[in-house]
Amino acid sequence: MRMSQYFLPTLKENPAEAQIVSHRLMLRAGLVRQTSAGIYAWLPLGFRVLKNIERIVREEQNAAGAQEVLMPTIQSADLWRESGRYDAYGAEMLRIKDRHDREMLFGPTNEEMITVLFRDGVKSYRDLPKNLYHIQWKFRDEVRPRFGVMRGREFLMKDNYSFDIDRAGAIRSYNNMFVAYLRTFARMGLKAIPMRADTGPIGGDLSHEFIILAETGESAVFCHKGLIDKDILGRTIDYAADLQPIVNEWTSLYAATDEKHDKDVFEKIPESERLAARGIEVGHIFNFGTRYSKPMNAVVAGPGGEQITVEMGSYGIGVSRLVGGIIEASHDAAGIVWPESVAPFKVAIVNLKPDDGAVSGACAKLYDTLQAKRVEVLHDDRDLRPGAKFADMDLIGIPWQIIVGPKGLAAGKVELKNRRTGAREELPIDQLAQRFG
RNA sequence: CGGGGCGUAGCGCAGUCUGGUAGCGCGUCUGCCUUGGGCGCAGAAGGUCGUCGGUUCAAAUCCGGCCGCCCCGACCA
Repeated sequence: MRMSQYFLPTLKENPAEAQIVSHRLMLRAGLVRQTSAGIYAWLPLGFRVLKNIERIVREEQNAAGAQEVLMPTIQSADLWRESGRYDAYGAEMLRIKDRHDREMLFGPTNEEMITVLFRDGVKSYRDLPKNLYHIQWKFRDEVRPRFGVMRGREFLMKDNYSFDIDRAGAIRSYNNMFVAYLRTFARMGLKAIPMRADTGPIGGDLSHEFIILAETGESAVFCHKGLIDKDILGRTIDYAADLQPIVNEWTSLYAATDEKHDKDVFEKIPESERLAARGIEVGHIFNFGTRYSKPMNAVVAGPGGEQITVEMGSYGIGVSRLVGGIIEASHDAAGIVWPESVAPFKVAIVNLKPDDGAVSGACAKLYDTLQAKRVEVLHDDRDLRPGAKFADMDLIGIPWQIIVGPKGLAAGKVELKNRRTGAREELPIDQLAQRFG
């Protein structure tokens, strides 16, 4: 993409409404614009990040055996009366009426709808287990939206639902998602720590929140430092095998949010191994047994023809929240520092002198070469002073900056700068393309 | 939902107390200059002062209603 043609409205000053760093940077870097309290429009740069996060989530869900569907945002109130949640859910649910005065709602979650889809489509234990997910916009009419996309009213969430014949199967499904979540967040460059959690209004008895550490996190968290350095990506995962040992490995060390915190247990950890910090919840997994299948009659025929109520679990990842969460975890004084896996572009070419034919020619050639290699590249071909370009480029956080100026070019060289470390190296221009793609 | 605050140009703000020509910085546009970290000079555009009503010769300013947004707390992917 050529920056001179890109819709990328960056801001020099902090908008007054934004208090936390991720919100400020998302507005300043032209990722989003607020349209109402807790509701945001995604601009091209932000949308690319959102899609990258979505892609990683999707790849890991598919690898773990979940199947993607897409359910609507608008649901019928009757569906929720069946589970008994229509009245219970309260003011957080946005209720609307259609032209025929039918009661509808903008879905805050999809347990009811998926249970109906499952119930109508699966009749035998032979068809289990099933795990269905979708990535869809949700609306929860929060009393007080804040922190930009981290606590919006409209948000993009991956939610999925597992159906098993018995509790042992349900726990296998739970463990699969537990490991898939570890991988998903690790691939985004995040240290997400699973913490034992309350199940809240969704119900059930087994639940973990996945929390990333950040100073601006909403909840206080306490854990064993050993969890920070655990690595999941270096391992080969076989989702058909029993993943309980891996789950145990992560859950054997102490980790709790303040609501589940046990001070006595925590203080038995050697002081040098204790970590008390703040965190942002980016995922939450639940096993809730027959909480929905029972009232909604989601049953299958067992081997002896008997009717068995299925065991369910649900699993959520806040996709839009992650954009803010990643920024909270990865920024510096100059702006955002995107991990490569979610960066809107992998490489940026900074043309320091657009009206110099040699410089512009070299930039254009480099751009074409990288494009041909399918490297996502942003070319700053704008007619601006170098300082303004450097400032913008650092602000939007592209991982690699290729800086092309007349002095270096005279010697056949360009500069490659790493956004995260600030490290620069001079390279012959014809060797550059092979560094990428 | 309890408490607090704010709405004036695209962004950040002053002006409101004490009614009388709507202002500053940044950004934008034009020209010149400059070109390795938001450079300089000159000129220009851009605002029914959130909205509705009231008081007044006169309202951004005083009074009332409404709407919107933000912060702290309780609640939440």
